[in-house]
Amino acid sequence: MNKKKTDLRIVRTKQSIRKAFYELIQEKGYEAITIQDIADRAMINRNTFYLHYQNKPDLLDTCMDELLSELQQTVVLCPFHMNPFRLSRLETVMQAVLEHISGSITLYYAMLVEESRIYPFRAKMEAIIKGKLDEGWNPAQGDSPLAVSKELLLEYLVSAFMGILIWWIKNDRPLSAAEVSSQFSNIVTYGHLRAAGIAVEE
Amino acid sequence: MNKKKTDLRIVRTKQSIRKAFYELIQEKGYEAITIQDIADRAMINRNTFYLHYQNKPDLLDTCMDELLSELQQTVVLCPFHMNPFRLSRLETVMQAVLEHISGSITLYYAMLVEESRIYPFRAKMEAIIKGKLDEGWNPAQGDSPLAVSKELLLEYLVSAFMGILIWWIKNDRPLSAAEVSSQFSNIVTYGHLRAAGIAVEE
DNA sequence: ATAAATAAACAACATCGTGTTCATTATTTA
DNA sequence: TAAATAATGAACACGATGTTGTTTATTTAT
Repeated sequence: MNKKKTDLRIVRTKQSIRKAFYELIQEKGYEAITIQDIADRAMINRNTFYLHYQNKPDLLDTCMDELLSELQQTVVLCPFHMNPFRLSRLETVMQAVLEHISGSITLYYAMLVEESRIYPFRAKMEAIIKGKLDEGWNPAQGDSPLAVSKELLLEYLVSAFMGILIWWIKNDRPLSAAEVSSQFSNIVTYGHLRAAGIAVEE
Repeated sequence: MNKKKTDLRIVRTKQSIRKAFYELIQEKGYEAITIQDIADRAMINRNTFYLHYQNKPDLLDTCMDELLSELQQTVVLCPFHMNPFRLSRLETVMQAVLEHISGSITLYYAMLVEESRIYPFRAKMEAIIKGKLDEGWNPAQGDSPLAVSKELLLEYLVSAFMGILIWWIKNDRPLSAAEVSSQFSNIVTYGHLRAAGIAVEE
């Protein structure tokens, strides 16, 4: 029952390090940041940095986890029971994600667009989305001539999902979250031809 | 009409640098490579490297362009006139790409999977695919209720395309190029529900 | 074949960022 | 108020980068 009393100094220092780091990522990109940059911005000694993080990648990992756990929360809260492959459900998730991202848009921009050297971030996001889409999966009943593997389909959906998302960020959100989500759903569900308004012969 | 006689030494040196670089990328990943590594492997003086390339990113750029111009060739040769959104055409392109990649699979693996810090590569590949898909585009006639923006649809297709492609590489090509391409086409064209064998109500 | 041109090698150097060590100072907790 | 410990500051070794000369080897042109 001993509440771990973390030294206030530690909390303060860690906070200012992360704050500085987030700012710098958005300003100059991850690669260009030096530990000294972070120390300067956080107004601490460079040495102090090493008291709390192993190195730059370590800090990045921690920050990514922090950021993504918020996204995870957002996604978890989405109503998405039963069959997740129905139109409205997919649409709901995408919309929730897009709106959440809007809250930290420049940071997500830096993480996903500008500096995609920050590879693990995209991968981790995909894992989150994938986990959601995987809920309540129902395999094809019987053998449809078109039946595809579950893995491939999941990958397909997640990739398209992330692609649209990044496109949306990159282009400064040209459509509303609702519009994007709706169009995405339409293509996914009805196929690209019908979605584009082209008649499709059976 | 003066054939530029490039000094043989230059050709030799450049070749061995690139060869060394390709090998090292596959062995330890781009980030971990030092100029000295390249010089050692290419059996040249470290200084000589700087006689031909500015720095590591410069070398990477050159090599990427080299590699991607081959891909470009492959894609250009694909029969893909008229409306590119018909099933078989899309399938054809994907299959051609997958087969081409198979020829340098470990290198593509390093470029796209292992070390996705090499961001521009994926982006450039996407641009190539996108360019191909963009050929002979016909916008929706009339206003279908589902009509989506061309840009969004292109982004959707390219993202799903690249996602499947990377998935395929990452998982050590679990299906044949033909099977993957066919399944991809089915999902794209008929929507994920019907492709997965789930009845879709209109 | 030989001389001029130039690529490559070799050594040296300044620069920068990293990560560590250690003694000292400041702050917090008990 | 004392003990614990976080933060500072200086110093250091290390490794990689990119540059500058000088010397050697190879190639091209005469």
